[in-house]
Amino acid sequence: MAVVIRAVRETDRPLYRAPCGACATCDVRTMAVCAALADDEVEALESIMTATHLQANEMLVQEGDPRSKVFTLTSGMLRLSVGLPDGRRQITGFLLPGDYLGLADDEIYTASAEAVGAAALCAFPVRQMDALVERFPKLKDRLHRFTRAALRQARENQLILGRLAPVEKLASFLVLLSDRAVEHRLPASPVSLPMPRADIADYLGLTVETVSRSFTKLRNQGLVAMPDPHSIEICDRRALAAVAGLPPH
Amino acid sequence: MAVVIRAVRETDRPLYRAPCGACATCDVRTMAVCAALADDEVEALESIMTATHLQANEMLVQEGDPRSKVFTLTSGMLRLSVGLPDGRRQITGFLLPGDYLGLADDEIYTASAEAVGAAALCAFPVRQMDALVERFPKLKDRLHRFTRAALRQARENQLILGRLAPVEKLASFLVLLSDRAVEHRLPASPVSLPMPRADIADYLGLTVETVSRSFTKLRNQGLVAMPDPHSIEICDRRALAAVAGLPPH
DNA sequence: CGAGATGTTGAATATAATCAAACAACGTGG
DNA sequence: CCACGTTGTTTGATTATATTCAACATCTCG
Repeated sequence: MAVVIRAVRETDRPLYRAPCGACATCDVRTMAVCAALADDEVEALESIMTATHLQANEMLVQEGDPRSKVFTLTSGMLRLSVGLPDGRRQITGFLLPGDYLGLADDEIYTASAEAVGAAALCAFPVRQMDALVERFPKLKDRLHRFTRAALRQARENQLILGRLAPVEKLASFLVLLSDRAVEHRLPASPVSLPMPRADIADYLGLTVETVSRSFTKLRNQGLVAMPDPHSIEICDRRALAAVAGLPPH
Repeated sequence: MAVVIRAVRETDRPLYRAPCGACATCDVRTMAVCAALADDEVEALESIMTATHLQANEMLVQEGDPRSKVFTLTSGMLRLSVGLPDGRRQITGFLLPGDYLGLADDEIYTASAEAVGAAALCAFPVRQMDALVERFPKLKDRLHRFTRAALRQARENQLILGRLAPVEKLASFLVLLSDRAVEHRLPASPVSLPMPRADIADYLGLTVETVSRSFTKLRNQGLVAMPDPHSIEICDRRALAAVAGLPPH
């Protein structure tokens, strides 16, 4: 009988545990904000966390809505975007597993977030998260560090949007994604592009046609190969970085 | 005699006091990061502070240099910029009195900062500043708040750079400067443009010629008047905001 | 298998960059 | 004080290039 009781408890817990198991065994445990906490401290985070799943193109938060929750993405990809009244859209960034959603905002979300494909994340009510942040200074420091990194990235993006030609923009995007893949212990090539061309266009300030033509140019120059539109092999990473106008790194 | 001694002390102090007098009487006391501290607490900040002055176009920090100091601008204007190897430049923002320089960076400066005209600022060694930030949690919180605001601004800039037409870019720039002037208790119009056209171009991702032509268009549409190139009267703020593709606010 | 969504390519058009020149403002030195 | 060169701004003509409009190809999925 005791065994049965234990089993019930086990099956109840998944409602409030991380998508890939408890935080302790989570894929992004070492890179997300929760890495600031020791294993016994994450339990506090876990206790206010709700695991959430999104379908492709499902909207998670909408620009202008009150900021009621913050999130850590555990799998999949999110696009962050801001829009104009006439429908024009700028994607300000793509979130990968381990990234935090809610760094920039105070009272209301200033950007929308949608899932590119299926995605999973941990949701935290802001009030309870704020309390935890006060309780664990390391957590606050790590959030601040993430915010600074996001600010540097946003400024880098200003350079890309304001001063790079279309092929240069695309090259810099591919190098960025490749570098991020490496941070996630994935191969630098081929790089996976789960988002449609329209998203890349709205991220780089171009039209879909120009994005497509820029891919073709990079392919014709032998810098990349495209087994399919959503998978890009980087043939010459150094030359690609040079096209992007970036130091070889 | 006592009078003479007091006079000597008075003339010695300026070496280590804020440009406009002690912190307690500083112009930006209420808006800069130091507003987080009570009057008796700012003394700690004052004690590690060095007043600095810059001439027009003098470089304060250079992209890539080790981040040894952080600053609060007390008068004048700074331009923040990032550059490409071939000389192309993107200005990521203009700093006004009360703004903090050093929000985004960790070990090294990721952007250069130069004075637009003559400028004055408070300089703080990072090591000592870090210690004060730990000592005064309110100071850390205010810095974090500033960083979040800078991130929101940088994302707004991505929209402007990626999706607005030249006249729209310029209109949004003028509205931004006007709003910031109001925050500084200055009139919303005329707005002062101390920077050259080349800076505006590098901020908006345009050429100087296109900036100039866009000014002419706004003038011909009766939205602004230009008594001289560095002073812009906003004739129809609502229409200007509409051109910028922004909500009327 | 067909229909819609997504991606690529082609031709045209619009538009910002480039090249060039005129003009104004300013400080310097004769 | 004025001529002069310098710098910054504006305007004009031309060119390069990304967008637009259009067609076609490819892929997905009922």
